[in-house]
Amino acid sequence: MISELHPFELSYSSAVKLQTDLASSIVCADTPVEVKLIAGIDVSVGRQGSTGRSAVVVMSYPSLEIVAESIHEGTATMPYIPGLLSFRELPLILPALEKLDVEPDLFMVDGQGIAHPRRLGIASHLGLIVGKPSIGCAKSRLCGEHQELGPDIGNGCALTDRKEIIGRVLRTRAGTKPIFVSVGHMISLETAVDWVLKLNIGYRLPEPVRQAHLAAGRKTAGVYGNHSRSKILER
DNA sequence: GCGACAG
DNA sequence: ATCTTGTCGC
Repeated sequence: MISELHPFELSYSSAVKLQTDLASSIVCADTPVEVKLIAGIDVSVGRQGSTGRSAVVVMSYPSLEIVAESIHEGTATMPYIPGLLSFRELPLILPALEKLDVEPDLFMVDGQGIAHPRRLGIASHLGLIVGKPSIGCAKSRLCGEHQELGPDIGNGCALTDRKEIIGRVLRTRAGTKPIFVSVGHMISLETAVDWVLKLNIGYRLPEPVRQAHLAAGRKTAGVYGNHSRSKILER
């Protein structure tokens, strides 16, 4: 699934150059595909050490059942540098994708797609590597400007940068900050937004991404979260 | 030079 | 992102 890649441990200038290079290959239009399996991807990295955990959770559509899950724990080599997130997190994500026993039709990543200074956020970078449609679902803004948006679910407004519409600021839950949806690869912004809304089951993040977020943060494999476990130990 | 800055 | 318990609001 993942063939020859470029290195991820690069200097700031080399990484930036690579991004500009790769960005020219991004396809911002729909690719005819029947979507039956959707992957949500997220990474959590400890503050102290640099040990991190990536999680890929695959859900069926439209039944929205978890059909596969892959976790990978490793060390984050690169530091977090705004604009270079993919160089820090993809090395942790790719091993998890390799272990996956199913082939998702669509990837949703916790981070920006083309709503990025060089139009290559982590969702786009990942889409290029796997050669599949991808969507960026970020919880905050990296670049671009936007107006205020309505209070209801589905309300949104354009995210613009350098006279270009690079994404959509979308309200996915009342009374909560909106999320930033952008094209990752091989999909249109309209379709990306449609998917985010179709996968919204009442939480701020679309379900596959929310599940991946939970899986990446879960300290121990199993059904217990940190809350319920601590309660059990108190007894 | 100053402020902004995904996770 | 992470450090962290209870608590206020849709």
